[in-house]
Amino acid sequence: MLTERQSRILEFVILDYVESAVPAASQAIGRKYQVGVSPATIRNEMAELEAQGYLRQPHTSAGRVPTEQGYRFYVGWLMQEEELPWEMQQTIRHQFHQLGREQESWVHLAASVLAKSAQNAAVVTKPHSSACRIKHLELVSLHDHTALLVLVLDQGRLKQEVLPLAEPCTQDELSVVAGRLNRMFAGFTAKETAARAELAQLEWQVMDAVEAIMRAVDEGGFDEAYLEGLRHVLSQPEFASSDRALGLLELLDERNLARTIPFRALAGEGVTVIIGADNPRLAQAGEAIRECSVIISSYGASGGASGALAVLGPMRMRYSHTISTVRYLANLMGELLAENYE
Amino acid sequence: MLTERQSRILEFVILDYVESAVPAASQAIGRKYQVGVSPATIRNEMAELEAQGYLRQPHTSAGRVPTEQGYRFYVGWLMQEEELPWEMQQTIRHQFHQLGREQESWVHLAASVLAKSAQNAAVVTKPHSSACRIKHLELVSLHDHTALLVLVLDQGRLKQEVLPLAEPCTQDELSVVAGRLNRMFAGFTAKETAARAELAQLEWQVMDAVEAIMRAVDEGGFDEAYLEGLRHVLSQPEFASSDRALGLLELLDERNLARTIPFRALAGEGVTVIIGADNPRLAQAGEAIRECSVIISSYGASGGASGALAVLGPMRMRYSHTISTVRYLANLMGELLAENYE
DNA sequence: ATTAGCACTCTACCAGTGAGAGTGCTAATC
DNA sequence: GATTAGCACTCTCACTGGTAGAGTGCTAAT
Repeated sequence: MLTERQSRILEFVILDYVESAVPAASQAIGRKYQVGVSPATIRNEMAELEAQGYLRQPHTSAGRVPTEQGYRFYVGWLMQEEELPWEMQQTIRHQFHQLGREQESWVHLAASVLAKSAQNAAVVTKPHSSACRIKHLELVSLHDHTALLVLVLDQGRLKQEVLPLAEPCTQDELSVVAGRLNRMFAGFTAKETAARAELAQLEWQVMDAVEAIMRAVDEGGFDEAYLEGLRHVLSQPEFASSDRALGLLELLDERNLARTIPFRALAGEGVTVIIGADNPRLAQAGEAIRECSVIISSYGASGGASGALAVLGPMRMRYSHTISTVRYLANLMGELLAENYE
Repeated sequence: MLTERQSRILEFVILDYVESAVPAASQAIGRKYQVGVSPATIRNEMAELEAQGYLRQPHTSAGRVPTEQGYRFYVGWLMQEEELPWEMQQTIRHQFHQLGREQESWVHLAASVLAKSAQNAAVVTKPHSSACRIKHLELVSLHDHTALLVLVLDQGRLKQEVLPLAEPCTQDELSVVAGRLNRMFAGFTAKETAARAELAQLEWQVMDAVEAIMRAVDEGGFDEAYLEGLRHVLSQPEFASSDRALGLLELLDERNLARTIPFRALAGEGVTVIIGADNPRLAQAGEAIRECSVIISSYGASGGASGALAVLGPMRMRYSHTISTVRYLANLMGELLAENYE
């Protein structure tokens, strides 16, 4: 157990180290914060904190650096979450309202805002509902033997695919087919489209494509994630040596993104903080990455569409500020989603 | 002017340096390639090449490194372009055909293939036609006061926007409106939609949105570019020091991408090679970036939609291989575009 | 329980050194 | 006149001590 004073000193060490990236020395802590005791006493307490695993020394005659356990205790017990300043909130809200209403652009903006505010890498996924439904489909003639299938799903998602046609078709013929299919299948999920006894050959082909697209959407969901602000992370002193930087880069490359950030592990509401080797995926990866933390939250309705927001940075990050930014953005995205797509 | 032998030696130096990233020494060149003269003679020729500006020495007692001028001469006169190996071509083609027919996925795949083959960063833009035309539009009711506008443009591009409605509308009413607008405006460019004398209020509102979207597409085109393979560039020894790496990262961050790669400077057909400070944009930027080259090509029909492919890497790159990969992919993308979107 | 004082340790930085790589020059050779 | 062997010269790189400074741990005094 930690005494009151030990907790305070731990907090000071973390605050100091997060800011300066240099091991915190007893004297500096004493001068900078109002501890009310001499450096020698602080040293004794630090030695105790080290014995209990909250701090460690990079080498014998250096200051102290927080351990994973230290950060966890801080985030769990010491840190007080600040709310995002009012003007900041307004600025962000304003940016979203100025934007068009395409989901894609929201996701981009969210990533950009998050990266800038947290000064770290941000990852945002598109919203994703577990079993999507057909809202509307449309067939557009491109030329004689080719049609464009446009599929509108719930939550305003849009998919397209080019269909080669066995027989030449006019736009009018295609419109008739689309109308018929709309009446039959509106509101259906991928599974439900399987029942299609009395369909003509062309209609059958269209529904095959529709089903394939919907299945892909249902399964893929989280794979489409946007990353921004890598440069912030890589400019941290933790990644000054280029092999570490490369390790991180590889982990975050397009394909690996969704595997690195454990979107699926999200437990419902609220913000989850994953510190260092907590992350099962990170633990397996190169050592360089173990020094990272991830702040992650889902957004959107639990019933309807939902996505995820995450910030990835070195373990030495401004947890309080980052957490409140993630929380605010998650709420905002949820609101926007509800407003615009019911 | 360069003698025959000097040209050969220049080529050897470049080949050696591109491969090893270490300044080329006279003895090593003599041993590795069949020059047929002694190291001393090679040294003399190298001194001459240096005097003429094709080579330089990092320091007095080091081997030679090609200058920008050296690379340019090589690319322009010495290099013989190899064709991409047959199996490679087939592998790539196969990957494209296995894919769905969404443009977006093509662009991603092209970037991925390019990055991997060139072992450098690849940038690919979506196809873009200078004045897009309305192919079809559709209105989908989301709920009472909200409709989703789906706009199909030529070349199979798809745009969406949520419209708030002044009056509640049913899907049927919206379909009527959409049908009317389709008959009136199909095939129109953004400019041509301005003539809309006898439209109802709702129709007017829809066309306002349509026009805005089309203008955005017409202007924005090249801004949507995908980047992949950054890690390859950053793992080159040129970027071992992390400040250089950061400089590059900043230049390639989402927003700057289109400004860094001079897509617009493309002169019609063929592959353009921009070496070092040739690039007006790069020349302005941090010095680290001046050591980069860009291989770039447009793809697609000159009349219809076209996009661009680019590879960015250190000046020390395998020009021959990279150029042929870019050329092949540009042709392939053009073919695919023509096949699927007329 | 706290603190002043001091010896101790470790890093970061600097200068110096020697080996090795590669050149430029000179004089000899083809 | 072009080529080449030989050699002195230069510069980097890696390693070695040596020193200053920061910060600790311990002991003894308060």
